[in-house]
Amino acid sequence: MYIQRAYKHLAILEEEGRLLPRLSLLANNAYSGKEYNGETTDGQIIITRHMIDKLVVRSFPPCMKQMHKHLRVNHHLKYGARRQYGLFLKGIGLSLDEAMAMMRDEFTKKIPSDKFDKEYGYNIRYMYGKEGRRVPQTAMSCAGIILRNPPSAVDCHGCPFRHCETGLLKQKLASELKKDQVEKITQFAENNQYDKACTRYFEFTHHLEEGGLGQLITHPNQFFEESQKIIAERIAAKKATQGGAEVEKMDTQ
RNA sequence: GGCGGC
DNA sequence: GCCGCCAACATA
Ligand code: SF4
Repeated sequence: MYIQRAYKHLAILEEEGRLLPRLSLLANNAYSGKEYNGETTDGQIIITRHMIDKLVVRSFPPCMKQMHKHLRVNHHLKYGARRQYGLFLKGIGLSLDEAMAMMRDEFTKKIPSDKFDKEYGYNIRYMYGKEGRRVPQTAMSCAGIILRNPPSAVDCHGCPFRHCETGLLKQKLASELKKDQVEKITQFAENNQYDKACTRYFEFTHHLEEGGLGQLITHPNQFFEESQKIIAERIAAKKATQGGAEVEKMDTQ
């Protein structure tokens, strides 16, 4: 029964990791049809739009969680978010087709599909380098997100640590963190140390010690990559000890 | 969103 | 009203 328990935890963990399909099962030919212009690390697994909702929970930074939620709730994203979130998704490996489908599935709940591709199709293809100059766009860094194109009152893009009133920020963080953790983070935010605020957020949500990440978060995609790396490591550790007594004690959250 | 074309 | 084109930059 220890073993059974271990397998259950493992299953949950794997759902959060994107390395679900065995690498060995995906020969290089699995990538046919897709194009990688250097920014996508090799060896990574293809991400589909159906995996996003799971990945958001553990591996997306606050800014992206914000926009993803808005997308699911309002079935729409304003220009700024479409770009910031769209490029981030592209950065984590979501293909053009998947991104296009994901947005259409959602937007199309409020507008006719023909209006969708007339209104948003071009820009999405453009981000993937399929229009105009045909150069794939790269995601914005925290600095870029914080410095340029500030969100207006109705926008949902930007950086929560920088663009949310501390009241709202605390409220948002409260749903996934302890009170004292929320305080520490908002303290950094109020002190305009957004990178530290985000790094602490990462450490707390990944159950690391403060400073345990060993680096500052300066890019949303870095946040994602580091998160996936940790989850992968824990899956590996789990497999190595599964069946053993250690498994029971291990907190995989 | 901005710029541009009719 | 119809349409095209652009911006970015962590990173082992
Ligand atoms: S710090 Fe960078 S990653 Fe963290 S929320 Fe703000 S923008 Fe997103």
